[in-house]
Order: sequence, then structure tokens, then C-alpha cells
Amino acid sequence: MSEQKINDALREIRRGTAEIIDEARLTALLKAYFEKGETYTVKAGFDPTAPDLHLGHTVLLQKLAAFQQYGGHIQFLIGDFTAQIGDPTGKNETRKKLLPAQIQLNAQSYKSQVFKILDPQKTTVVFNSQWINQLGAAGMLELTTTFNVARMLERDDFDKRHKAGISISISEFIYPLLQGYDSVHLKSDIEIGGTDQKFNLLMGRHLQRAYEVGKEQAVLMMPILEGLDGIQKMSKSLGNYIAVADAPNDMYGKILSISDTLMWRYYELLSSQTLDQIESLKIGVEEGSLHPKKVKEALAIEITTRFHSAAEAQAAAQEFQRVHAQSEIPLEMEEYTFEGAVWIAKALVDTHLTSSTSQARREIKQGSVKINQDKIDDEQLQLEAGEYVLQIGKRKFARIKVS
RNA sequence: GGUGAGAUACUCAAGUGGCCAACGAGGGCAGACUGUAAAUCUGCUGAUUUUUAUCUUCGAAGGUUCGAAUCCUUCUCUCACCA
Repeated sequence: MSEQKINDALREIRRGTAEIIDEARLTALLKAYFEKGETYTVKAGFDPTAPDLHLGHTVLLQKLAAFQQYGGHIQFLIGDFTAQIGDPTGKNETRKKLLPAQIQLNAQSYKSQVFKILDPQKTTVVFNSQWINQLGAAGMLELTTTFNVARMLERDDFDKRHKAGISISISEFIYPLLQGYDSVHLKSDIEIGGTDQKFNLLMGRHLQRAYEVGKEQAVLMMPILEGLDGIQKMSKSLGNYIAVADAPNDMYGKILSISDTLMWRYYELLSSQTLDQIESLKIGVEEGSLHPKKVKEALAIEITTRFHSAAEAQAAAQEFQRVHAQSEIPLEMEEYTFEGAVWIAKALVDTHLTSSTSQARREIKQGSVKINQDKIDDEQLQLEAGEYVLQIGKRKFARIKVS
């Protein structure tokens, strides 16, 4: 009976993971929950420098939510102290020191977005400056004695940089130690993070042993979600992301734009559908009884509903149908008013459809500008009094009134 | 501290006195096509109602020249090697 439950839970928890370390521990925790009702803690760290979450971040959140269903209590850690150092993973730029007020603001922003996925009853939000500031120089020194340079250099990106003669700051050595120390302080049972965090996550285990916490956290790593292009990781700087705060129409449209292959990846990592349900969708598509676009639409609806509402998701779907399938104009768009006749290029700039009048001229020359759905080719066109819908391409619209 | 190399448009990267608003690639935008904002092909991608023209741009400031991204001087910043 409970055997079956444990196996089902394990299956959902394993879903999409890149790697799990100490699966025996994980199983034991689940067993204790199903048999004795004992809960456990799951830690996940977030960086307060970027308050805008995108779907890539929600891969972790989805996994945390899964844990919440099976007795996990989430330690949602905001790395306000460690943010000052900057994670050496990936890029290496000195970070600006964040003001406490800014961190508070970002934390609030986090909470409002995160609790769309997580159950607040089973989540504790913590800031690591709380205990790291208590460490003091002596505590810090003690922390550094738990590890050595040779092992630190084993870390893949340090190793590469060291061999390539690229500088590594001492503070960057401290970063993994502090992140690991968070696990000591929080006595976490499990920590989850991206695959790029492997070294830091393992440090948690190492330090829990060194500080004799009495347990070593299991580590669960999630893959990095590919962005809209399906190749590079989803990130804000690459512009291939879907933000949690995106408007329903944008969110829906962006999901629909992903490739059919990527769609399955998103299903695995982002959907709340069970593995069995997803499998049956796959079979349907392979047999030809289910159109891939339908499956993609269902995903878009699910995700949009999660961050907005079912009604808004439906509206976005209908809007998409209107604008793209039937080439009609959207229901809502920005409105601007002008006094007196206005030159078309100027109107395009003032409505932010183009960045400059030169750009506007080029767009007109290319035949991508439409007024009230009619293509125009006269760069000199003056708009007389009246109401018009300006359009560039399929996606950019503005309504203007000329008086 | 010493020596050397470099700084070009959103990014990478050509260009070493006029043919340079500056090759090429990526990215972005648009057109065609499509179940899709996918894929593919094509065009555009400094600004300006002087648009086969004008103006501003190649780290910054000066200078040489009829003419400079290209030559000279100073400065700022990055990087590599040595210590």
C-alpha cells in the first residue's frame, strides 16, 4: 500500500531531474513521511539580484511544489549575502552591492510570483545574511579550514579558468563555502538546484559533515531549461525567455512559438500533468490522432492559467486565433491621439511601433506597414482627422485618433 | 613593478590615408510560406520629412592632411607574459 505510494512519489520526483545524489536518503525521507507522517526540509537558493522570474526558474519551483505534495517543507532561501560576491558559475563580473531596501523589494517581488506555484503554508522564506553576518571573522576563518585549494580547483569552471590563466578571485572561493554553510545552518534534508550548481550543492553535504550536523543533504539537480530558441538556456540577457510576469497574450504566444520537439521538454519540466498523461499525449501525436498544435495549445493554456487565470488564458487563446490564424486586429491595443494631420512616419515613431523615422521609412518601403489592414507604400502619407489602426508586421499594433 | 598587445555599430569580427555609415557572422525586424510568433528562403538593420541628399559615429581629447576608423601626441580602460 504505502510501498506503491512511495514509488509513485519517487517517480514524480525523479521526473526531469538531471542527477540525484544519495537517492537512498531521498527514499528514506519519503518512507518516513508515508509511514509515520514525518516531514523534511527542502532547500533552494535564489539570487535577489534579478527579481523577475522566468520559466527557467520555475522548473525548480515546480519540483519544490512536487515535494510539498509528499511531505516536503520548503526553505526558500534568498541569497542576499552571497549576492554581494556573485556566483562564480558562468560569467565573472563583479556585482554591485545591493541596498537592503532593494533586496527587500526584490524579495517581495519574488514572493508574489513564487506563491503562484508554491504552497505558502509549507514554505519558509529565509535570508542568508541573517546567519552569515553572525559568523564574524573567526567563524569565517573556521569555515575556510574545512576545504582546501586543491579540491576547490577540481571544480570544472575553476579548473578551466586556472589552466587558461584567467583570474579567480579569492572571494569566489568563498562563495561555494557560504552556500554550503547555509545548509549547515538550515539543517536541510534535501537541496535542489540547477546542474550548474553541482559543486555548490555538494559543498552543502561536505560542510554538513564537517560541522557534524548529523545528516547530509540529498541533492537533486534539475537541467537548465532551454529558451524559446530551443538551443541556448533560457535567460533574460539572451531575450529567449518567458517571464512569469509576462502578460497573458505574450505568454500564450511565446509558448505557441516553441518547436514541437521543445514542447515535450517543456511538458516534462513545467507541466503539472502526470507522466502518464503526457505519455498518452505523445502516443496520440505519433499515431496522428492528435494534432501537435492542439497539444501545444493545451500547454500554453496550462502555463498561462497558472500565472494568470483560466479566463485570461482562454481570452489569450482566442486573441491569438483572431490575430494570427485569421489575421484580424487584436481587441486591445495602445491608443494615442494626435492634434492635426500627422505624417505617417512620425505617427509610427510616436506610437513606439518603430524606433526612428528612418526605421519607419524602411518598414514602409518593405511593405510591412498597414493602416486599417491595408498595406501602404507612400512614405509621405499624411494622416488626416479620423481614427486609424496602425500595424507593423503581424504583431505590432496601435490605435490612433487624429483630430 | 617590468614588457608587450589591444579598444570598431546589439554581440563577435574585417578594415592600416580617399571606392567607409564601414566586409562577414550571429542576433533583431520585416516579406513569402506555414497548424504556430516553428523550420526554410529573401530583404532590411546610425540618424534626419535635403532621403541617388545631409549630419553624427570606429575608447577620449588634441594634432598632421585637400581628405583619417586608418598617421602623430597625450589620456582612460582592458588583456597577456614576466616578477
